[in-house]
Amino acid sequence: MKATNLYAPTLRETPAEAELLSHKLMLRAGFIRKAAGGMYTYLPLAWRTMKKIMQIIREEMDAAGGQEIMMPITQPAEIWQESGRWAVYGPEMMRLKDRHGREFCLGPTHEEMVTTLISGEVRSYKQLPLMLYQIQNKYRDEIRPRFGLMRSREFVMKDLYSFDKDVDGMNISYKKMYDAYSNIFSRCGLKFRAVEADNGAIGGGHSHEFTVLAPSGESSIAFCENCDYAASDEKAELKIIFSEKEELKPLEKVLTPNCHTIELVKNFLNVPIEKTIKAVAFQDDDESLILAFVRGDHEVNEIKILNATGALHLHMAEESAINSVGGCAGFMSPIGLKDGAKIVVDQTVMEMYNAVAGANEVDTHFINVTPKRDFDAEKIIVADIRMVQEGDPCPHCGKKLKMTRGIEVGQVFTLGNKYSKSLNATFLDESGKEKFFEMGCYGIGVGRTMAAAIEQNNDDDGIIWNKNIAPFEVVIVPVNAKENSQLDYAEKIYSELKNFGVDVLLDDRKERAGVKFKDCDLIGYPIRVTVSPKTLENNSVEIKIRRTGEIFNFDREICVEKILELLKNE
RNA sequence: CGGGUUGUGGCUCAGUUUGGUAGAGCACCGUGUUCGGGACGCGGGGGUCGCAGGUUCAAAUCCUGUCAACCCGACCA
Repeated sequence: MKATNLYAPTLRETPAEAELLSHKLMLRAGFIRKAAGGMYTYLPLAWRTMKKIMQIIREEMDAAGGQEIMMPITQPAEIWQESGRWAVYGPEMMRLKDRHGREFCLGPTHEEMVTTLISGEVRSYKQLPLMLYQIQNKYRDEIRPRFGLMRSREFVMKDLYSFDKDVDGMNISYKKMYDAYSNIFSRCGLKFRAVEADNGAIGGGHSHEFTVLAPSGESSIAFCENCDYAASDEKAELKIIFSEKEELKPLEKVLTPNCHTIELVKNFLNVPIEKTIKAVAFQDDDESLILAFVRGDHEVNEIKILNATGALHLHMAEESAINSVGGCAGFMSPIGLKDGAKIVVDQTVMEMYNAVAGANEVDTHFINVTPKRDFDAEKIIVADIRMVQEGDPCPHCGKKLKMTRGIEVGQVFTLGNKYSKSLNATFLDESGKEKFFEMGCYGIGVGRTMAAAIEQNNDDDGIIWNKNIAPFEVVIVPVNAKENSQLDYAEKIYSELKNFGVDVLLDDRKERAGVKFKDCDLIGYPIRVTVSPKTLENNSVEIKIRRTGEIFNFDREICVEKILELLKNE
């Protein structure tokens, strides 16, 4: 392709709307433009990269046994009502009505669609396993779209659904997808980790998130350098921390005026933070009260609370709800509360001795609290409900965990029969018995993968693409395209490279050299070939590697061969 | 939805405090010089100052309302 025929409006200055580096670079390099909050147009450069990512995904999905289909974006309400998610999904689902007043939604995901599709048509275990996938737009009316393509309301996603006759089969499909995902992100040139993840509201068995490592990432992961354990911060399991045993002292009430935070209590009573118990009050969707207790220096993990209590969504509790069970915000403990709240205590708290906790009265705390003695075991749920912290012991090998940030670009789930059951999708097994399909679902955010690649590979001058997903692998720049001799020389190299199947751009714009060089660096083509009066004179070309800045000069005769060779390493 | 910030040519922003004929740089068009790291000169086009009301002789500027975007929290590929 020739640059005079390429719509790539680069910007000298960064539009004020962008905060995240990848977002800024995509705007500046002429990859995307915003249409509305969380809605973007992919310009030719972005779309070329996305098509390459999608092609890699297709190849790996097909190799794993997937078959591509295309389902409607617009989905009837009925199937969502049948699965029960029409009510559950909430305002995040884009809903609309047709002219007859019938209700539809723009698909945020397609479990209902695909399950309904095969339900009744796939009747025999002999037709299984089956893996169907599609790559298309998804709609989620995010509360707050931000970071460009990282969190948008309309986004391109690959979603594959697996159907198996039993759990063993499902686990095999899961493993195939896990491996395919590893291949995909490796081929995209990304540094990533597959981390154990929580299944969230979707339910089911196990799950991994594929997380591209980047400090700007929104998700936090814990990993072990000693063994291969890695998990999202929400999922990371934690063992009990046993405090040193002490002689039990009698429970005692003390005044702690205005000490409504752990920090204030700790300083006022002059005790180490590890000897304090922190309370956090939540309410579920049905407004039922959930009180969580963790050690003062620990953070509450809301996902673990959901799992421990069976709650659906948590929000911070109203003070009135806290008061209704005899609690007092800022001074809470399980001791002496009225019935009416679910009380969840972190397992580590149960191993504390002579600690400080609220007394459920204003400006008052208990000292010498020993949960095993003082908490009513009948009324509390003891569980692992704390958030992992750097330095916590690895649940597999016990060595210290490290934390890092990342961008979640894909997730694999087993669903079990959650959807086949709710949508009544069955088949006959070997013994002629009717069974529900064992399902899995597997998503990849295509735009987010592109954004993550930029987030991970850039410098002060712009983007640095891996050749497998670069909009073009090679750019040829005649420094002065007004000189026909340079342009002719460049065109010859251009067609030779094209004949070798190289995805090459000829920057034939009649711009000054500096402008073109800046654009090349900004857009981030892996290899730049420069043609100038000097190279013409020597019958050579100059090659610059974007990632390293290395410059090579090759004779004209061997330059194509050399470019092919260099390209292999990018 | 709560908290914060901002809306002025395509982009970045000044002007708003103290009302008085709408500005700069970049980009764009023409032209000449220049030509390997975002050139320079000359000439030019382009803005109902987010929108709607109000106050005033007069509103980008003051008041009321409203919309949108961005940032911080709960969601997720």
